[in-house]
Amino acid sequence: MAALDFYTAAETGNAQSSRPMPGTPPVNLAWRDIQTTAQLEEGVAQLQDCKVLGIDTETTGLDPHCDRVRLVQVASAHQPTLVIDLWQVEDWSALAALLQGSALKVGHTLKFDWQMLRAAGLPLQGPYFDTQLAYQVLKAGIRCPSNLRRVVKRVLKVSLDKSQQRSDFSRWELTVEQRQYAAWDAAYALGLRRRLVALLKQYSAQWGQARLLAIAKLESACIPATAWMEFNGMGLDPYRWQEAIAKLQGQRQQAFVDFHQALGVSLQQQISLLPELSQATQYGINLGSSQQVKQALAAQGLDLKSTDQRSVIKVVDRHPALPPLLEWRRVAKVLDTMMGLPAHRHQQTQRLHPQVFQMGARSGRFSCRHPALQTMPHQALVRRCFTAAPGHVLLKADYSQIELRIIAKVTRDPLLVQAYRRGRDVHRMTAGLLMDKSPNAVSDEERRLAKAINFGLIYGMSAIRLQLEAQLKYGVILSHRQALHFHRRYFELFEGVREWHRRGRRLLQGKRRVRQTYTLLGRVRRWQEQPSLNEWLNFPVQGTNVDIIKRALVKLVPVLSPEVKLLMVVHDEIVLEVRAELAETVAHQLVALMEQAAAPVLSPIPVKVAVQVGQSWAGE
DNA sequence: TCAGAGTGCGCC
DNA sequence: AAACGGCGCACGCTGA
Repeated sequence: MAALDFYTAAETGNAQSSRPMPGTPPVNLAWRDIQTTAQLEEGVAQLQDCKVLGIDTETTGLDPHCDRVRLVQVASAHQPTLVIDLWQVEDWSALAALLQGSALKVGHTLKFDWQMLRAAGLPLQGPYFDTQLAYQVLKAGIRCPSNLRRVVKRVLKVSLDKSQQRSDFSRWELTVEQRQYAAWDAAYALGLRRRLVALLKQYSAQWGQARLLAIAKLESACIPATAWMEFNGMGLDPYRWQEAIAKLQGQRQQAFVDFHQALGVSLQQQISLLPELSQATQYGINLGSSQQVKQALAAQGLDLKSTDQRSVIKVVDRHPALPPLLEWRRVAKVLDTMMGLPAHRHQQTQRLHPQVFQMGARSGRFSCRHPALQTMPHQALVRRCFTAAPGHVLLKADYSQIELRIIAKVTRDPLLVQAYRRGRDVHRMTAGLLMDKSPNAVSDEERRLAKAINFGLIYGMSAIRLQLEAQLKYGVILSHRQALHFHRRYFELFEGVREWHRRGRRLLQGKRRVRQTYTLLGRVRRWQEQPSLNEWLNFPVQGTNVDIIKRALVKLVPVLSPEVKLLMVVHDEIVLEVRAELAETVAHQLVALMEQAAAPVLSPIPVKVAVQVGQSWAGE
């Protein structure tokens, strides 16, 4: 195949669709094939002074543990994009040096290229600018597709041909179309960055509290953290898993039997008593079917609108079958979650490698799936199945009550601010104030109740929901009157929180439509329709938590290595796996950097980080 | 048979 | 029907 040099848009007949929008610098679509070491060295030499490089890769698949990089594309403002065929070029050292250089690396979904290049022995060095993350920061929680083509279309008003996207990059002879497609992706990332930076600045200038460019940079700096998390994965101990399954199955079976006994029907009588139910009833009522449960309870004179926890718990004393029902649901949920795990074990690493989305939630939080490690049940039986590799320990550090601290900062509530500045136990203090007793005299149950109150009422929870929540999550029984009393008293006492709610209510009821809110660092959440009060209250807090933990991750990046592995981020918690002899050092480092990340944001509210070390995620 | 909305619930 | 926000997952069920 002849070497193809300096293709331009005009020459390939695609000039019309790639015309840039007015006011945008044109995207440099020239490109050249790099097939030999000499060509690579010459091409790289011409990029030496470039401060900004567009980076993209084409690979044989999506799994950095199995698949291989075929092409590396490096775009720049004034040189043709290099389309480097790693299967042809023998000596990659010039490329390695370029990727290790200090130029800004621009790409769309750089997390993926970071992983593939690292696995290929060509690690990327920052700083980074990820055009997908930047676009998501700009969209600020308005959901829309963010793949390269859609973003190019939306931001640059250019239609890219996507026919080559899934073509086979593992065959020996690549077509011109494949290589041009590859080149243009890197080139368009550069074009996108220019336009996105302008848009991010423009938005921030228009809305005083927005700092979107800074947030986009923060997100981009987190890329190695996210990439490492997916790459490292989490260990699952098959024996402990088996033990847990057996135990949970026993518990579920017991609850099943208890439920049917409480209904007063033996399992053999089912068919005649409930003939209208499906044939599955010969094994009893399927407690996983809300329909069947509802019918069975109705047959006993208990009519429920819904059979979810909150509805059931309201009437839990009315029938002895209800506690076993709740127990069955609890255990079955955990069991289902656990049963799904082995399917996600990676063939080569034998570990769980969830997909991690850095801006997965509208608030900017991480989301994670396949499996959803962020939602693993907290009980030790489950968490102890997630274990460190031999000779290693798991290190888990979380911010103590960070959302309440953010609220103290945001609302300037005198009681909250004072309590935190004096290092008091805020839940204990709340309990004391609400129940007119000294903090020392507060019982465990009263403190748990105060916790429910602090976490619920602050975001606008109603008294009736507080009553349910206190029982459901904190095991505290509350009368309706008591719930109303605490609700009223809480807002009498915490005047800063009260004013915060009042301000929100006024703003949302005012003439001007409120469509967005801001975090302390200028992250934005937008809404199509005006948000509810609760949404308006929640985002600045949840979002500031995101700002803080991502600042911590940026500080953590230089610490990460094959010996210090980032495994998971669970909103206010960071989980590492480290060689046992490094545990103490790294634990101190981690706590220090988490504190440093939060302190300037929360000041004058102090920060507290708790760290645990153990063989498993249960911390034991 | 299969996609998809609905129900219910795990985490922070 | 919904009564605090943000997620993902597994299930039973429905309707084409």
